[in-house]
Amino acid sequence: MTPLSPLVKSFVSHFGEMGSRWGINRTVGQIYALIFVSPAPVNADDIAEALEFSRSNVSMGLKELQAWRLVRLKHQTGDRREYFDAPSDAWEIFRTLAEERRRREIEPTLSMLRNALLEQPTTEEDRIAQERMKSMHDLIELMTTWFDDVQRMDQKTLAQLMKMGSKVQRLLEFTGKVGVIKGGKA
Amino acid sequence: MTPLSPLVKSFVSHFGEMGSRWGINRTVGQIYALIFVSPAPVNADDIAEALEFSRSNVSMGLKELQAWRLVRLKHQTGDRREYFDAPSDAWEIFRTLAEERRRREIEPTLSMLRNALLEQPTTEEDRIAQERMKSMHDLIELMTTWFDDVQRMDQKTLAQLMKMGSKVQRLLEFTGKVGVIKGGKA
DNA sequence: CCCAGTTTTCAGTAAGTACTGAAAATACAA
DNA sequence: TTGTATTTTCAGTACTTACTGAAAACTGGG
Repeated sequence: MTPLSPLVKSFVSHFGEMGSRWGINRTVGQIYALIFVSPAPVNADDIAEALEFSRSNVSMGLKELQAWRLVRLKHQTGDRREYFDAPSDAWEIFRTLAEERRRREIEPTLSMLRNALLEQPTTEEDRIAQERMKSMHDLIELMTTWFDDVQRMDQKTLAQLMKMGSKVQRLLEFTGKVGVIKGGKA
Repeated sequence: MTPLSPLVKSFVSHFGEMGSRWGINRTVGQIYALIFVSPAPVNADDIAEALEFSRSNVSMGLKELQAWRLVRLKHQTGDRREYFDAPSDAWEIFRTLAEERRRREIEPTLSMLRNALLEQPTTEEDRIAQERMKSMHDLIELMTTWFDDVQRMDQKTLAQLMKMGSKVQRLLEFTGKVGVIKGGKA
């Protein structure tokens, strides 16, 4: 692999920094960024060379990226090494990230909150604490349910909706008057 | 401050764990959780005692929470110590978090991407890299613009919209036919 | 089966972050 | 202003996480 161009270098190092602000570490962020901008699938040695990481560090990084389902394993015919690439569609990446974070962070939080809400509060303090946990629980649940719904929409509609932004409000007001679509959940 | 009830304890320690998966450290997560569920504003000594952290650690944690605008500084009349509380409205918290992450992570990323896109690519590799950066840039921009818009909507409309979920799609189709609302941006 | 190429694991170490106690700074009452 | 209560800072240390090289474990061809 030829040395990284300045363009790619700055992208890669930015993602390294960003990675460390999220749960993902710097190395993993850089590896991902490199795979993302590479025109063709790359193997572990390419990555180790380009980023000057040890081979084993790359191996661990790739393992983590696979656990996040952010990279795909490919095989080139006639080459035993493993090659990796990433979806180049940003929407798909976003969806994957959202799903994984949900599974790892949101669901455990919801389940902790649900447990907490089952307890009978014995003090006024606990009653108030539960009240706040309830509102947090409800918001998280509303948002995830909505996200599930929206994720099922086709991309075109989604883009249309997003571009519309707050003008949806007018649409809703109109709907309320005319009564086109009624009721809550499907 | 009385020792923490089991209910509060489990909430607090869960947020400690979660905090460390985000950029925020365990201590800061726990401090925030404690403030969030406390019925009245608490001071640094209360926190240090309840969580068994050193006073200086609490001081640093509070400083960080203030930098994130997640806690509010209050003064009790006749007491020189500083007391902190947190908004109990989960929406407000979410909005604050989103704004801060945006300022700290999204905006720098967008600006890095914009810079990268100004370069004239000299190789085919760079051309492709830029193409991918462009799609990432566009998605981030679409989402943040949308989020700005939505944030301006009143909470009732927002809740209505979210509960409606994917049924908005039908609404959009209908609108398309009837032609109620046209055009892109406001 | 064995061998060469490749990936993974893991103990040891390096690097980075968090935490503490003591000292300094600040804030206010008298 | 001085004294006291309170908060902040910071150097040192403890703890955690990341990274490496070497060895082990795979993998597929012959």
